[in-house]
Amino acid sequence: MSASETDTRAAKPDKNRYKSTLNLPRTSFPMKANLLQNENQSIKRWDKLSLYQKLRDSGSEKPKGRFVFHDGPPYANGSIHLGHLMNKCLKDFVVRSRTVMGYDVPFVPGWDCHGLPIEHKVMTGLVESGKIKKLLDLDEDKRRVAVRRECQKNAEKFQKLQAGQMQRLLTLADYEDPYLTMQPRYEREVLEVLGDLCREGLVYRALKPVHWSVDNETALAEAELEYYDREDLSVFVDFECADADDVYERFGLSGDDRPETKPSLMIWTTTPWTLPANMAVAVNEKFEYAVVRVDGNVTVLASGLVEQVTKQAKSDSVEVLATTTGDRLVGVRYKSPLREDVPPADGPVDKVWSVVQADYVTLEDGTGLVHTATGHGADDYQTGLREGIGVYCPVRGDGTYDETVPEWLRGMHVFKANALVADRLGESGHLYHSNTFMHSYPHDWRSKGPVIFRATEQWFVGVDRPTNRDNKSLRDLAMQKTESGVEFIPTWGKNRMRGMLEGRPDWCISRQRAWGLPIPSFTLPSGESFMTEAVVRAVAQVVSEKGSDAWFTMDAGDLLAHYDASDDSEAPQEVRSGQVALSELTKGRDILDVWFESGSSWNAVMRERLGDEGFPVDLYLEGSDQHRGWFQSSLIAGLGSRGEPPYRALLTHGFMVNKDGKKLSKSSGDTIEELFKEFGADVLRWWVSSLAYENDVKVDHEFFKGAGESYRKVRNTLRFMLSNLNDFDVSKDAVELSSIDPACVDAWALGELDRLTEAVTGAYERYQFKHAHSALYNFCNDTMSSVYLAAVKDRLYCDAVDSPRRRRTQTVLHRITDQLCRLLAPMLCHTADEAFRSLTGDDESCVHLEEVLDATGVKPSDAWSAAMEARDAGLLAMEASKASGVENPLDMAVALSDKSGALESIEKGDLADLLGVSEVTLDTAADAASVTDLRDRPRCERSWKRDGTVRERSDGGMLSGRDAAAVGVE
RNA sequence: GGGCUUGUAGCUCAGUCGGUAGAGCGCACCCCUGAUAAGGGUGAGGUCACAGGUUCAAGUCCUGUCAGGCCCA
Repeated sequence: MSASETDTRAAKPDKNRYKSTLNLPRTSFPMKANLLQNENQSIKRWDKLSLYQKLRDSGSEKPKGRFVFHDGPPYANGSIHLGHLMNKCLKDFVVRSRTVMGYDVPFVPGWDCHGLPIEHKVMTGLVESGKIKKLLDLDEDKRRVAVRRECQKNAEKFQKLQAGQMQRLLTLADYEDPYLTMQPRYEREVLEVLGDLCREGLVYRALKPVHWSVDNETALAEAELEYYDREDLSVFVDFECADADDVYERFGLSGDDRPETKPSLMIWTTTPWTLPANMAVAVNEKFEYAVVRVDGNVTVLASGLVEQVTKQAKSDSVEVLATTTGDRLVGVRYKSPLREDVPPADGPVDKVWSVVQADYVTLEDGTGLVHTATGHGADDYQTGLREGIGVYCPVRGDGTYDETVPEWLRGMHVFKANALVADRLGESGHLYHSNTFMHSYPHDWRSKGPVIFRATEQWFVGVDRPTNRDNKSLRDLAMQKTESGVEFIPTWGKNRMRGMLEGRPDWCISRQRAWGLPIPSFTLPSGESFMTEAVVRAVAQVVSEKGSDAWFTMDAGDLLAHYDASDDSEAPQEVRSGQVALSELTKGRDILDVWFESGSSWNAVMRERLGDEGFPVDLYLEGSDQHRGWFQSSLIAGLGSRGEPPYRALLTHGFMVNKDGKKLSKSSGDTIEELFKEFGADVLRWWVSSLAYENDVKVDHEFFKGAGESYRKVRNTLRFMLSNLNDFDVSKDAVELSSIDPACVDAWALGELDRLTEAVTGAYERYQFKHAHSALYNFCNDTMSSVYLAAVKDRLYCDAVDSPRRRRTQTVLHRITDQLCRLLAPMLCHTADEAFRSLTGDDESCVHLEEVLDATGVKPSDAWSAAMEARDAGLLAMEASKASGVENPLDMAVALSDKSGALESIEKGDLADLLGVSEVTLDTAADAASVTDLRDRPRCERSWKRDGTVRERSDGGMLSGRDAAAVGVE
C-alpha cells in the first residue's frame, strides 16, 4: 500500500472539510447544448432584435466599409440537400466573418423560379389530374397564363420551404425581402440587360437544331424525351469526290498507282432521311485513313475500320491502296449522291460539300467519316457554326420535306423517306451496304412518337460579334477580363473558365415554353421577326408595372404603348414608316433561357438595390459546375451590358461525394430535416467549416458525429471558462492588461490569444474557414483546455476570491472568452451567442452585433517558448516515474533542466501549475527533467498540494500557507 | 473521348524554395474524480495511389498509368 493511499484514507472523514471554502466553477451555461430547441430560440431572439436590419442600420459606421456579396439563386424546387448545406454555410461564413471583422455585408438571398423543371412537374400534375383537358380548350395565350399560374404557385411554395430551411441553418440574410426571378422588378431589370445587348448589336435570330416532335409540332426539352428502342435503317453511302487527282495526291499516290476509278468518301448514317440535307463530311485529323479498292469501287474510310466495315458488307475483294492522316483530307470536295444543286442554306456556300475536322469523330462505329447535316444534329450544327457552313433544314414542322429538296421527296414524311432514299442510292450505285438494326431513340413523352432533330429559328447572343461599344467581341473581352480582372479562388478556376470560353458557341437564349420571361420580339405580317433595344425597353416598362403575364394578356399595340417606332432607327422600315401599325404586329412565342435571367442578377438585384456601389460585386461563391453556368452567364451578360465583369472574385467549392469518394446517389443519406434533428445547425455548420471545400467533400453520417464531438469540446471549454468567471465583474474586478507581468502564465495566454486572433482573422480574410476552424479548435483543446486552464485551476479554486493573482487570471479568462465568442460567431453562431450572453450576463446582448477585439498587445516573456519545451520534458519524466509508483502529479516535485538559465525569469508557481505538480525546481546542470517522490511530505487538505508549506493550522487542519491565508487561519 | 481537378496515418487535414514525414480525431494503456454523460498524460499507426524520369537529394518538379469528381462531347 502506497503512502498516498494511506493519506487518502486518513483524510477521508474530513475529505470535504474545506470544499465549501473553495471557489468552485459554477455556471448556468449547460454542458448539454440541446441545439434542436435552443437554436429555434436563437432564431426568435434574432428576429425580435431585427438583427439583419440592425446591422444594416449601423452599416455606415463600419470601419472597413461595405463588402458586396451576391447570392446565386438555387432552383425553387424540392427541399434543400447536402449541396445547399455546404453552399449556404460557406456563404454565411463569408457574411458573418466579414461582418464580425468590421465590414457592412448586405446579403439578399435569391431563388431561380422560372424554367422547365417546374413547368414539367406542373404539366405532369395537370395531365395526371385530368385538368389539362380543360386547358386545351383555351386559346394559346390563356392556356399559357393558366399554366404559369400553377407554376408560380409551385415556385412560391418551394421558395418558402427552402427559405425556412435556410433560416433553420441559422444563415443571416435579408429574408424579409429576397429576390425571386419571377418578380416584376427583377424581370424588368433582366429585360434592361437584354436591351443593352441589343444596343451593342449582339442579339440575332438564326436557325438551330432542337429535338422536335412532329406529332405535336413543338420543340422538346431533354426532360420531355423518353427513350425507347426503335428499328431503323442504317446505310453506308459513297459520296463521290469532285476531284479524283486531288484526293490521290493527298494519299501520295503517283500517276501510275492511281486507279482509273474515281474515289468516294464512305459515310455511315442511321438517319438516311437527313442525307438530302448533307452539308459536309467530318473526319478526325488524328486518325489514319485509307483509300481502299472494294468490289471494284474505290473509297476512303478510316484504316482501323476497313476490316469491320467490309466484313459486315461481306465484300470479297478488299485492297488498301494507300493511307494518310485525317488532317490531309480536310478540304476534299465531293458531290451529293442525291442532288445537283447546293442546298439553299442561310450562310456562306464555299465550304458546302467538303471535308471538315471534328473532334467527336470516333472509331467506335461507322466509317470514321461522319455525314454532317447542320440542320439536323447538335454536333453537326456546332461544326457548321465553327466552319462557317450555313444551317439547312428542308423539313417542315409536320415532318415533311419542303420545296427545296429534289422533287421525288417533296411533301414526303421523313420517316417514310428512309427506305426511298436507300433505294435511290442503291439504284445510282452509291449505296455500299445497308441493314436494319435496333437502337435506343428519343420519343415525345406525350405522343410517344419518335422525335427528329430539326433546325428552328432561335434568338442568340453572339460571342464573336464586335460590340458597338468598342468593337471587341464578348469572347475576346471575357478572355481578357478573366485573365487579369477577376480573382479566382482557388486559382485553377481561371484555367477552367478560359477553357470553356475558348470553345463556347453563341448563346441560344430562346426557349419554346410558357414558364419564363417572354422575349419581347414581334413579327411583321411578312413573317419577319424583330427585336430592338427600344422595343425591349418599352416592354420592360410594361412588365415592371404588370409582371410578365402582361405579355400574354395584352396585345401588341398595348405592350408597345411606350414605344415610338418613328424614333427607332433599328426597327424594320415598314414599322418605322408606319406602313405597318404596331397593332398589326404579332407577339413572339419564345421565352428567355433561365440562365439569362440568373445571369442578369448582378443588375436585377445588386445594381437595382445598391446602385453604382453594387457593380461590380466583390464576390460570387458557388459550386465548380457554375463555371459553365452562372459564373459564365453572368460574365457574358455583364460584359455585353457594361463592358466589365460583374464580379471581382469567384470562389468555388466542390461537390459532395460519399465516404468512398463516389458520386452521391439522390435517394441515400439523411435529409436535412433529419440532420437538424439529430445534430443541430451549429454542429452541421461546424462540420462545414472544417472542410477542404475546394475539392470534393466526402460526407457520411459518421462525419457529423465526429463534428459533434469536436463541437462538444469547444462547448465545454467555453463552459469551463464561463464557470470560472461566475464571481467576476469585469467593470469592478478586472486588472489593466498592460499591468500583467510578461513572466506569468497569464501573459503567455494573452500572447496565444493574439496569435489566434491573427490566424483566425487572416483565415477569414482569405476564405480559409478550415484554417480558422482548426486554429479555434486547437486553441480550445490544447492552448486552453490542456495547458492554460489546467494550470490556473488551482488558483481559481483555492486562492482567496479577491487575490490579485486570481483576479488577474480571471481578467485574462474574461478577455479570452469574450474574444473566442466573437471569433467563433461566424461558424457557431448560436453557441457563440449563447456563450456571449452568459459572459455579459445580459440576455439582450448579441455577439453578432460585436466585432473582433483588437490584439491585447501584451508581450509575454521570450522565455515562454523554453518554458513550454521544459513542460513537455517534464511531462515525459512524470510519465516515466509512474513505473516507480508515483502516479499522481501532486505527489511529485519536478526538477527541470535549465542549462541556459532562461527559466529563471518565469514564475516558479506557474511552472508547477503547468505540470500540475506540487513543486518545480530548476537545475542548470541536468540534461533532463527528473521527478522526486513527495509522498512523505504533508498534503494540504484544501488544495491537495505538497508544496512544503503545509502544517497544522489554528483550526486543526493541515493547510499550505496560501490556503491558510485564503481560509483566514494562522 | 476532351478541359479542369483530387489521391499523405483507420478518418479529417497540414506539409513554405526540393533537404531526416506533422496535427487533431479515433484507438490502446494510464492518471484524476473539485470541468464529471467532463478533465489530463503517454503510446502505437505512413511503400506520401502506382510506374518511370530529372537531381547529390523527390510527398514536393516532369512523363505516363490507375482510381475518383465537376463540366462538356
